[in-house]
Order: sequence, then C-alpha cells, then structure tokens
Amino acid sequence: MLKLYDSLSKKNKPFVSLHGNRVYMFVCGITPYDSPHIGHARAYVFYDVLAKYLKYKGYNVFYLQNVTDVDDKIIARALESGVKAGEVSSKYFAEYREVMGKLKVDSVTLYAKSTDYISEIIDLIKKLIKKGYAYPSDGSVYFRVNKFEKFGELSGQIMEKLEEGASIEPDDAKEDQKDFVLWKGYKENEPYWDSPWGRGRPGWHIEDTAIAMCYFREHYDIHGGGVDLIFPHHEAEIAQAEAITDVHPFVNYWMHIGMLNIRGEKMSKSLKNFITVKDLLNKYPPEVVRFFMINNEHLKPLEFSFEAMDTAKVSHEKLVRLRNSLSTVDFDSEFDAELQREMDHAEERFFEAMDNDLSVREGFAAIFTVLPKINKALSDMHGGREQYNNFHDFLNRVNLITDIFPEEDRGYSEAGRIGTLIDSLNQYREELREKKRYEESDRIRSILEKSNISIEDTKKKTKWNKR
RNA sequence: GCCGAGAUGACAGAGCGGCAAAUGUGGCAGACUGCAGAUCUGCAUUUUGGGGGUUCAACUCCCUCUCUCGGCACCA
Repeated sequence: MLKLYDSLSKKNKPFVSLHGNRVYMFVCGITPYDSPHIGHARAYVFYDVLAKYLKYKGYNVFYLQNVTDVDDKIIARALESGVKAGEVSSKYFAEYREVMGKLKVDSVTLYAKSTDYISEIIDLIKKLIKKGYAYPSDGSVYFRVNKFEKFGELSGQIMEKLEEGASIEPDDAKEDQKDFVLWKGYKENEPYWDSPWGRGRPGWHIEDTAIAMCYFREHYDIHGGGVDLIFPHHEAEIAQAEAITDVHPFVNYWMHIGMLNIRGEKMSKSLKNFITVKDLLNKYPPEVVRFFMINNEHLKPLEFSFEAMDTAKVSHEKLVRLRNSLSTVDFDSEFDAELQREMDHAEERFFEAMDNDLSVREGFAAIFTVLPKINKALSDMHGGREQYNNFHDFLNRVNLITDIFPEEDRGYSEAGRIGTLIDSLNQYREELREKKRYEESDRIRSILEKSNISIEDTKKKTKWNKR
C-alpha cells in the first residue's frame, strides 16, 4: 500500500483518497518572471512522477498547478524592460511549458492563472472579512494572524518568538506586523482590478487557496511544493482556507520536496547561482536530467554538480542498455528459475520502494541489483525468451511512471528497414574481420559511430545500438 | 535569536535496536576481444561528526556539544 510522508503530521501515512478512485492534487507553480532553473525542474519532475504513479495505481488524478501571473517581481521586470506585466508572465510561462514538455512533465491536468480567478479571490477575502479574520486598511486587506490559533502548526513556528528576527519592513497599515496581505492596494504603473476596497491586485498567498478551493472545495488530497514554501506560504494557505470552512485539515497530505543545492547552497534567482533548464538540456538528454532529478530522496536536499550529472548519465545508460538488450533477444533457451526469482524480486522491490513515499532511488537500486545477472545470462544465452520479454515489459511499466527511457526507435530495430541495412553492413564487416582486414572493418565501425550507431563485438555476434 | 532538516567508505547515498554499509560512480586486478567499446568476476578503503547515557546488544533510542544546509513574512 502506498504511503506518503505528510509534513503536517510528520508521519508516513497510508494513502487513502477522499473520493474513491479520484485524487485531487495541487502543486504550487511558478511565478513566471524569468527562465525556469533546474531547481524548478527537480520539483516538477518529482510531482510528475507522483501523479504518474497514482495513475499507474488506477487513480484518476486531477493535478492542478497554479501560475502566479501577477506579482511584484513580474511588475518590476516589466517596468525594467518597458513592456506590460502580462507580456512578461506569458513569455516566461510559455518558456516554462516548453522546457517542461521536453522533460516529459505532462501529467498536469490544468494550469490555472491567478488573473483568471480574481472574482473567486475577492469572494474569499469578503468571507474572511465577514468572519473577522481579515480587515481592510488603507486600500489593502490584511489577514489577522493572531485570530487563527493554528497558525504555525505546519512549520512548528512559535509566533511569539518569531518577531525577534523578523525582517519584514514595518507597515503602519497592519494591526500587527505578523499579518499578511490578502489584497494589495493600487500603486501607480501596476496592473489592477476593481474590488470593494478599491483598485488593487491579489496578494500571493490567497491565489492558491482561491484556485484550489474553486476546483477542490474545502478538503482535498495532496498539496505539494518546495520546503521553502512551508513558512509562511503554506501556513497562510491553511489559515485562509480553514478560517472560512472550519474544516481541518484542509489537505490530507502536505508534501514538500527538498531544495536543489549548488556548491552547498540553495539554487535560487536571488543568489544568482542558477542554471536554467534550457542550458542543462543543451548538455544532457531529457531522460538523463529526469533520472538525475528523481534518483534521490525527495525529502532531502539534492546537491547539483556536473560531476554528479555525469555519474547519473553513466548509470542511466546502463538501464537503457539493459532495456535495449531485452528488446533484441534472439534466442530462446531453457527457462532459468534462479534468474526468474531474481527478476521477480527486483520487480517486487521496485514497487515496494515506490509505495514507501516514492523512494525512487531505492526502486532503481532493485533494478541495478538484478542487472548484472540478466546481462550475464544474456551473454551466456541462458534463459527463456518469455522471461526476458516479461522483464522488458516490467521496465516499460517502470517507464510509465518515471519516463526515463528514450523511445525505442522501431525504424532502427532489427525488423526496420534501416536496421536491415545496418545488419547487412555488419555482415560485411564480419567477413572482413574473419579475413583479418581490420583496417577496413574498423572504418565501417567508425562510419557507423558517426551516425550514432554503436557497435559491440561479442563472443557470438556483433551487436549494435542506436545512441 | 527562533523553527526545521542533516553529518555513514575516495565521492554520492540507503539502512534506523541484532553480521555496518544496499545502490550508483570512481580506483585496482582478472575474464572476454585483433583493437575499441560494452559486459562479467573479484578486491580495497572505513567503523557511522565529538562526548555521555539506556540496553545482553546502538549508525539506529535518550541527553549534550560541534558543524552544515534551509525557513523566519520574496522563492519549487
């Protein structure tokens, strides 16, 4: 049974959905004011795998991701470059969609832009004011943090102690400096919407709550984001929602992914230590990037380096090679019971690991354990074709969840036309090798290498693969 | 200052009362090979950040100290 770590109860909890086989999952999306960096990639690739695993298990997943398309940073960026805020956000949102597409992050059901939900946001704020949790002041509206007793439950923060080190700029419009803004009063050169409190725009925290409640109502299954969002963002979301509905908890599973670090520090725009997803994809195939992003414990920080990427690339290649060899088994020997036992064990371990709060790394470890045994059996031509087919099928199921394998190109396979051509070339090369005309045979090999066909001479025959 | 996470072989990184080290990378040696690559087999490093406690038994639980990272009202 699937267990997920819930940061609110700080426990691994068996996953039980609220509405039968439907799962409602919300993940905090980006604020599109610049190119997405690989810290974003880690988060969204992970949640993509979570959604795909839930789907694999038979759930119908409604994966909702918000887009904060109006925000201080977008406005600042727009003023800087002399364009409209909307142009900045749509440009970078398009770029985000593009790179996520390349990374095969395709499980999101709906991307919801904040500016499409202004009336829902205003409604929510009205309700909060009516219940005494919010107050208008000087054109803005603030949330009265002290009135919500559970504030701090998720992060463990003790409100009284927090004030000492608080770095917030004092704001006279607030009753209490801990209060956060729900509606920001209009300032010159800023986008605005009309509201009962005058022109203005929504605060950051209220957008997510409004969007999530619009589709999922007062109680839903999963809410994900980075650990850096726990405080204050997710505390605020809980406060806003529960203040209105009195339903606790608002969300059954709060999931938080660890940061991606570079040289020991969190990768972020403000530290200027970021690498864009685009740049990384210029150096590594998307499958390798995905493998790197999920081959770790998602609760912990992940240290990024090009050395670590190269390591990931080498081990990823072993998996790809294994799958390729399995799809081109051309013998059928006696069923190997011992091998079958190892294969079954690997499969079992893989799904156990996935069920244990998506321990993807542990899942891959299970495959790596059986990998040398399969390779050995293949080179000794032991084992039945069916058992290899079954394991190939298992790897395909792994791929439904993780999407780490490149597409198997049928045009290049042995049955395909290009495959037949390569086979003929190899046959000729064999003849040359038998006659010890190695200079010529090596030349064929190097020509094929240039077309990304790698040649492997083994005991019994020559194998080739598309790279 | 407060809140949270963490410290394990050369590196990355699991295990969380019972043979320390899964798994990956790298190193060395060997097998295969005309060469190359891939693959396979074997070997090595260390005693789990420091100190104290509980226990027949501690990497694992408790206390304490040191250090690292994240959050503290911008952020995945």
